[in-house]
Amino acid sequence: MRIIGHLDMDAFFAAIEERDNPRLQGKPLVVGADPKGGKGRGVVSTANYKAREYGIRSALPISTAWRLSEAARSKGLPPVVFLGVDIERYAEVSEQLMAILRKHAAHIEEASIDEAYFDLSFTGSYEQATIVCKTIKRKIKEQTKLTGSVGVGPNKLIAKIASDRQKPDGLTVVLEENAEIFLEPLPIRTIPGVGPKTEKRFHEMGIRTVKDAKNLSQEALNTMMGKWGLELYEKLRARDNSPLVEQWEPKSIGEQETFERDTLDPVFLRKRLRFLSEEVHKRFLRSGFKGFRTVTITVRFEDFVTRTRSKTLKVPGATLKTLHFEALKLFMPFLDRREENPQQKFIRLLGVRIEKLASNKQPVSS
DNA sequence: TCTGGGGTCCTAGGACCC
DNA sequence: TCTGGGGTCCTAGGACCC
Repeated sequence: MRIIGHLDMDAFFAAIEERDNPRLQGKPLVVGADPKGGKGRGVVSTANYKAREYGIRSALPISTAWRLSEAARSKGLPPVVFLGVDIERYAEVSEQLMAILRKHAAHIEEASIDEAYFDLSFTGSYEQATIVCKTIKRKIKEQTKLTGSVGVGPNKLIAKIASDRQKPDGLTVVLEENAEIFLEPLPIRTIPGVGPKTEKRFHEMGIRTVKDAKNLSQEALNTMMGKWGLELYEKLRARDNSPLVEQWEPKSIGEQETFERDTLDPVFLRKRLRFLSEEVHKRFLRSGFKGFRTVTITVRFEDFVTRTRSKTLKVPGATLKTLHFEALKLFMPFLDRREENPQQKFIRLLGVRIEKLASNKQPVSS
């Protein structure tokens, strides 16, 4: 019998900040981009539960969060405290969490900085698995002073959805024989992989819940969304045999930057492209990979239209010179009125990414 | 409201080869 | 003169996740 657990930490970034700074306790808190008095361009990474009462959520524009905070303040409520993201500190806490999981489960998959799947099949029963999960939650609380929510089910899909049912500090166990019924009343969007676009298409068809979607045949789902439709057909029925992925290698390394103001200043843009190339190259060197074959640049215009251009080299490259040269060649036509940007739209974001990473020592061009 | 930054995976057309 | 099918690679874009 397969039994899988999923740990999802509660308001992770915000919870760490609150833990480490007693003055923040009880206050609405947002970790994310600098709001700059309402003019900031980023988004909210994490809002604590108090800030969520103001309508602030992950991925909300930070300017909107600022506005919501101001609105609350005008009603006499405490204003939101805004903090920047300190990803290195959170990564340290993440390592502590993963270490705890590793002690109590046979295999674990680190799904993100604050999420992990763990295999509890060895316990032999849901009763025993539940006991292990309670132990894990207790150890996490003791050792990190943080809480997480745990889901348990017959596969990754059910465990993940279950972990989100009771938050914060929840434990939701879904037995294999109950899994299909458990999913049926849930909104279609609950299924991982169904995002805003797919949700909208379903809504237009009058489909809102998993149960509604089960009326669609394999054929219909396949026609609607290709290969993914067939996977979805299985997921709607609580079936998922995807394995835990314990080890994986990155497939690409990239950096991108949204500017404070949109620009077409060629000197500035070339400087930022150079900077991004350098940052990507530093990470490439640290990664241990020996070469890269594809260089991709991303250009986002003021109207949010986003273009990518890429070049795959015959022979892997490895130097900053190669990376920067290829990136610049791809970018130049965007500065030229006649080519990629005839209307001379201002540029909002620039990105550089390398792919087709080579780990062995193949011939490398300089 | 005005939309980050790090990624992954899939699709589709065209080039090219057999 | 008009005509295949399959496979792989490259490129660009799109949807999605945390």
